[in-house]
Amino acid sequence: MKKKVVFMGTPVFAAGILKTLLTMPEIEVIGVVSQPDKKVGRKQEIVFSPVKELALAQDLPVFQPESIKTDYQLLIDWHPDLIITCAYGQFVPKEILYGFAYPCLNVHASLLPKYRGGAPIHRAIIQGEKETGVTLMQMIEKMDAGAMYAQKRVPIYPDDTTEQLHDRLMEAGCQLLREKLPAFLDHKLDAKAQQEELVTIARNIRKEEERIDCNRPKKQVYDQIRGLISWPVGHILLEGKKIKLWKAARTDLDFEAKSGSLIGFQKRLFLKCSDGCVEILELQLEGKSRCSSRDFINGCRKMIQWA
RNA sequence: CGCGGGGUAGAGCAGUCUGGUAGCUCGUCGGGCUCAUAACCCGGAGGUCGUUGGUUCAAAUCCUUCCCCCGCAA
Repeated sequence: MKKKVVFMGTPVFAAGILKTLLTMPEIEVIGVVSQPDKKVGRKQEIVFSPVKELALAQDLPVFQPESIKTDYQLLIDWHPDLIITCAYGQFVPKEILYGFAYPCLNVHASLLPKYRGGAPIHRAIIQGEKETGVTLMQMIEKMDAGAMYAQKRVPIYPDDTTEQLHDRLMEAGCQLLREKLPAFLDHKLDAKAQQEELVTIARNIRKEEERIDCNRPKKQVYDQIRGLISWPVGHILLEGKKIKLWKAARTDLDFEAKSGSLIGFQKRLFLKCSDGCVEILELQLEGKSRCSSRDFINGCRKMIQWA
């Protein structure tokens, strides 16, 4: 008999997980909970979360409480056998965490107990990690602190962006569910407590962290740049103007210049750091569209130093 | 009416304040130089200056209508 599942999630990552759940014969997704619709952009257009979009396409009922903390009766009335969550975005009350036949199952994009929190993928790259992964775990009241059922390791390549790693982690999360969910439903998965002394927190990226600090070594600068691609995108400040850095590359070339300056050399563009340079391939001046370094050199040559 | 920047040749920009010959860096095409080139030299093509109406002898430039793009804030 299929287990009845309510899925709670919001962003693209969660939608990927939901998509996999929909294909699994052991379960039936009977409802979806997602964050309320948001007004977004200059025109304040209403945007549905990726999870809601998918749910609507599948004709699944969608519940979007402003605050699940108090507004959860509808979910209980659905009478699920278990809840599966992934990047939902709100703290879930005890009544839901412990109210059903199974523990609340969560998919988290890190090798817990490292990188608990809202930005585990960004943080792993920015910290220069060579490996991360996904964890299947019990959701409890404390953020990402529940006991773990299973993990899958995923390598981080030297030039990975958050966008690329995100997609691989999402796929790994789906594989992990396909491999382990049946055993979980049969109560054959052991839960292993997280080692508290190894816990690190991956809090959301703050505004000021989007400014690239060029006074640091090029390795760290590069990690920060790629860790912010393709959202929220890092930037430098030049002549009082924000310049977003959309695509960069490692380089051994170096030039005499002040940290943070843009250097033009043979139709290529470089960002000076404390111990060398990072090559810039695509960038965007505030108020302008994103463009290649070639276009930037052609148009904005006054902002560039020549080597 | 949230704040701000912008729409000029295939690309990225300057020129607009102070109205008067369409400019820069690239690309492209042709030619030259070189062992060679993301190098250099010579030459050419390519633009209703986003759109509507107005002011003027004259509008990319001043006033006006609408459309579109982008940054910030949410």
